[in-house]
Amino acid sequence: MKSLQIHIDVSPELYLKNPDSSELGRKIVSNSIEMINELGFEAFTFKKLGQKINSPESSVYRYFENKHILLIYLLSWYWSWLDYRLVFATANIDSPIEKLKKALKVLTQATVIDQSVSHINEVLLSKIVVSESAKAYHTKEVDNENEKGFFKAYKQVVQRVSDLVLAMNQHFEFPHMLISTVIEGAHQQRYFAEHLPSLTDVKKETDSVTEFYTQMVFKVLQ
Amino acid sequence: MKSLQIHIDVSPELYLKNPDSSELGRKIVSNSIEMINELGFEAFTFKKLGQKINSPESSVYRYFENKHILLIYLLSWYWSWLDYRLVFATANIDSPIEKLKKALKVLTQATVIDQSVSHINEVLLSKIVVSESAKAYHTKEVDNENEKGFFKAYKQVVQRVSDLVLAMNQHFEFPHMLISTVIEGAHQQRYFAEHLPSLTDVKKETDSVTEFYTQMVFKVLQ
DNA sequence: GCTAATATAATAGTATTACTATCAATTTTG
DNA sequence: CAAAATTGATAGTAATACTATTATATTAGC
Repeated sequence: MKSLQIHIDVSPELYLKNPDSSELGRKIVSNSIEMINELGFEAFTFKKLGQKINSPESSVYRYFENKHILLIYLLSWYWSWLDYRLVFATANIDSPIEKLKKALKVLTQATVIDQSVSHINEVLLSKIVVSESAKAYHTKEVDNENEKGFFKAYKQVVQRVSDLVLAMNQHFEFPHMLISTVIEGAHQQRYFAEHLPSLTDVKKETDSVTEFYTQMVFKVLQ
Repeated sequence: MKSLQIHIDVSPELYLKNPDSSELGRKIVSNSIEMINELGFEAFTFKKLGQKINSPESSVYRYFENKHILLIYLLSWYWSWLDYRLVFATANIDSPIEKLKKALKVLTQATVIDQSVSHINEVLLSKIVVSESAKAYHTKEVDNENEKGFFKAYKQVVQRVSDLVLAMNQHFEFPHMLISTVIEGAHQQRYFAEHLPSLTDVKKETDSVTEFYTQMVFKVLQ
């Protein structure tokens, strides 16, 4: 039995040469995920990455314009992957309530299982999403980059789940606000639980994050 | 009639020399607020700041270890100021519901009025809080810096409002989670409204942010 | 009003970062 | 097998994030 091979595409605006098209490209992507986790985005450089993969930094520059755009590439990959998981998780479910519940689970649960779709370590990538996402769009170039479609994948996820919200309650005025609050909130709470615990009430070994946000959404939609 | 002169203190761990103690220190703080707004935190440097205020960058370094700590100083100032406003806004109100409502208003409303407490432009500072906050704690040094008390002021605000939540509903399990979700969410939504509008439903000229989060909190606490 | 202490200015210097450029060696493809 | 494309090796540049040093002001105590 062959396992289902899904393939995640990222907008071509985000790379100079598709990293998925060569061994070097895939090494750049997978090793950058590891390095950003180890060093944090600030201390991560193309030079250090080059040393790790035994390639000159100039080779890395042939794939990505700079590390900022590489970060957006990684985040886009993540959101496309999540979007795929959302479609899959909500397929063949009729009840809008159940559909939304499933979707919220996908959005708010920690990524633990490494069902590794490819050369990408989704668990490590999820940690990058939690710790570094905000840096991708809190820049002076957001508007520009937004026009170029850099944040399409993320917006699509928000749109998909907002539609589920509207399917449950057509008259609800703030579906995007609700869902972006949930997504960002869930990440935030996991980060706080680890580093600034007095800002949250997450208990270890329970899934209070999913519990809290699921309750929240359904109470708001009542 | 003399206007009430309040004074905001920031933890001494955040500066080498108190910028409030000299003309140069105050110039550093007020001009850094302007510059971070103009250039964004990434492009802001002590050298450029020095040029703006006609002082060498080495003089700036005598006040702040680096620009990262200066950012945390500014954010701490903001949260202490907000904490003061919270106390003021909720004073002499008996009803826990009304107290919480007022607090949520202070937390979620845009800072428009420049009731300038000192040399600090609170409107510009609020914009920094919205755009740059996440960069202050999404670093590899969070745990270290948290131990040193760098985030005390923010935690105090969350604690204060969480207590109001508990005053309304003693049995609610997630007060900190709820309030940190509201604070971060409100900032996020204002940022999205300006730069990534498809992630929100904020309508210009209305205060949907305050409306949404106030409704959310009260529904969750029902 | 003078001296000593302190703060600031002026200037220089260093390692690292974030690139860009060039050319040779290797691999791929038609 | 030749041409094209990709990668490696190496060098170089401007800017950043500091640190250090010494001279000049300013202030504070006596």
